[in-house]
Amino acid sequence: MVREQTASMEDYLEAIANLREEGKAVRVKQVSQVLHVKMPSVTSALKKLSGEGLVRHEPYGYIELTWQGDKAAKDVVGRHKALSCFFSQALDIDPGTADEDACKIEHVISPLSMERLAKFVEFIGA
Amino acid sequence: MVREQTASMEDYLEAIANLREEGKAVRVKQVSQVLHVKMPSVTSALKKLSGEGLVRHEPYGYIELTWQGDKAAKDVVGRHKALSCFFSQALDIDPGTADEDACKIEHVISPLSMERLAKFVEFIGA
DNA sequence: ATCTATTGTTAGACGAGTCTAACAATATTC
DNA sequence: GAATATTGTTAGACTCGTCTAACAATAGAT
Repeated sequence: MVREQTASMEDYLEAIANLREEGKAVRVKQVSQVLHVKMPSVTSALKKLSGEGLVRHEPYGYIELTWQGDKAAKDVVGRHKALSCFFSQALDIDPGTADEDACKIEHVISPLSMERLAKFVEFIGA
Repeated sequence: MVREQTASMEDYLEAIANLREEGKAVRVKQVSQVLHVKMPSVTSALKKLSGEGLVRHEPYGYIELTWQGDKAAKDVVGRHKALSCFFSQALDIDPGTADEDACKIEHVISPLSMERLAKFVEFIGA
């Protein structure tokens, strides 16, 4: 059961997944830097995501995604990558802007359009 | 161009412009129906937009866009149309979903990506 | 081992945008 | 033209996500 998340919460999940992927320590501070928010915002988000069973976080400890959280995060990351690819490759947008657009649009695009766009990217990318 | 309005306020401007375009009476009630919000939300938004010189609205009267408001609204509507076209024509998405996606993405896409996408639509549409 | 710097948490304020409830103005009907 | 229905406004509560300020825990340095 993939619970629907707000744009902000998806951003937190994505940031945690990315930090983990890059082998960096996943801590409140790192997340706050990645998302350009203050640490209390992260603590607050973690509390919410913990309560929903998406994140594991002992106070003052490392941050981990649960199986559910990981699933949700992978979904967001997948959308992000496809969108980023679309903008940079199909529309020849610079990587920075492509990433910014992906970051915004990943939270609002419909599953159907996302799927079609991903196929489109795959098509032109191959 | 700097996006100076929030997504919500852009929605109000767009709704007003569209109602006007369709020759319908532009009143609080109509706007509330189009945007699926309650009337007090519209009143509140109008107060804000009036204060910024984008809208003219006498209490209990019709709603009009100022020159500035019209300019801003046309910009949003233009984005919406291009995006909607892209989804329906380029990705073969049904009109309803294409419209929904356009409605969301129009508020967050970068000017650069918007421009490229519009050109793309123009290219495949012509 | 203590002292300091860093990191993390709690508490509470704030802005944006929504809502409900109550009230006021306008329109409609008889 | 009075009664009623509709539309619009005001006031105030609520959610969400952010922030600052103050405090607490942990890590690092000496």
